[in-house]
Amino acid sequence: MQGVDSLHGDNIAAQLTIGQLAGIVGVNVETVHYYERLNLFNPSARRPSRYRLYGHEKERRLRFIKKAQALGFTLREISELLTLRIASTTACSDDVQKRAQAKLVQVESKVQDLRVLAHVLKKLIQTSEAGQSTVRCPILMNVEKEINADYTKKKTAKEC
Amino acid sequence: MQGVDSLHGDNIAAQLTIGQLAGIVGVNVETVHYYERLNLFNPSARRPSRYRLYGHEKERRLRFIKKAQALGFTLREISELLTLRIASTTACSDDVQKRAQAKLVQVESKVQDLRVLAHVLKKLIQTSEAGQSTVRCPILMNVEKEINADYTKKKTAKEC
DNA sequence: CTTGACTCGATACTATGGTACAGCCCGTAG
DNA sequence: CTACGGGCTGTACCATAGTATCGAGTCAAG
Repeated sequence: MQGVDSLHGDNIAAQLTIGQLAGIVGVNVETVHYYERLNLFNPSARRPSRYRLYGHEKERRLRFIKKAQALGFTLREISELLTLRIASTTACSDDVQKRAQAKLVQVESKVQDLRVLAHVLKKLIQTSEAGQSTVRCPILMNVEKEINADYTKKKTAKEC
Repeated sequence: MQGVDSLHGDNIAAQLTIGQLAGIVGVNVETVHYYERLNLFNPSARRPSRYRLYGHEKERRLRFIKKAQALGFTLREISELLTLRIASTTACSDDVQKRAQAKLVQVESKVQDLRVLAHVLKKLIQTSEAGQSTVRCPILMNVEKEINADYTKKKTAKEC
C-alpha cells in the first residue's frame, strides 16, 4: 500500500468524502452507510466534524465488494474473503488455509457452471444466426441438462 | 412417503409429488410453492385432488434455477434465461438473439472475475503452505487490485 | 376405518440488502 | 453573513427470496 502519496501530516486533503466515493464507485451514500453498519466497510478517518474520509484503498475495497456480490457471494461471505486477507497478513494459520481452499473450490465450481452456461448461450446465438429458427431445438433446455450433468461428458442433445 | 409406483401404465405414476421433488433437489416445499407463485416453476399436472405432480424435466429445471441463483442471477433473470429457451422454440427473433448476446457478455464477465479470484486464492494457499506467513504479502489485497483492474493486462504483482 | 404423514391454499413472518426521509450540523461561494 | 449543498445520526420503509403456520382435505398402510 503506497503511502497515500501526500506529504506527511495533512493527507486529509487526499481523502474522499462519502459522496465523492459513492459517486466514483457508483453506489449511493446510504449503501456505504449500510456497509459500515455491517462493519464491512469503515472510513479511513473522520474529520473533526465527524465527516467520513476514505483513502484510495477504500475505493478498491468497495469495488471489490460490489464485484463479489455480482458473483453470487453474500455480504457475509465477502466479509469472510476480506478477513482471509487480514488473517494472512498477521499469520497464515492452517485455518486460513483451509478456508481459502474451501472458497477456491466454491469459486471454481462457479466458473465451471458459468462456462457451461456461456457455451449454451453461444450455441443459441449461432443457431438463431443461422436462421434455423422455428419450432425445433429448444436449446436452452440443454442448459438444464448440461449444467446439471457432469459437463465433461458432452451431451448429445438430439431429441430436440 | 407415499407410494410412488402404483403400477398403472399411465404417466401419472412416473411423476413426483412436491415433497418428493423438493426432497431430491434439496429445497423445501414452500420454496417450490413460492416459485410457482412467481410463475417460474409450474407443476406438470395435478391429480384430481389438486396435488401437484412433477415430471423428470421439472427436476432439471428446478436444479437449474438453484444453480443459476448461486451464480448471482436473480429469479427474474433466471426467468429471462428460461424464456430465451421458449422464445427460441417458437421463433428465433432478433430480439432473442440480442438478449442472448447480452446474457453471454454478462456471463463471460463473471467467468473472468471468478478466475481472477480463484487465481488469487491459489496464491494465498501456496504462500501459506510455504510457511511464508507473517507480516508480508497481504495477498487478498491483490484481489481488489486485480479484480478491479483490467484482467487482460496480466498482473505485475510479483513482489510478494 | 383410523391414523399419520403429506398436501392444499392462504396468510403472516423473517432475513438480507438496500432506500428514503427527517431534523440537525458543516463548509464554502457569493 | 448567509444560503445551500452536502454530511451526520437515526428510523422507517421497501423489494427479493424465502419460511412458518393454519385449518382442512388426501392418501395409503395398518
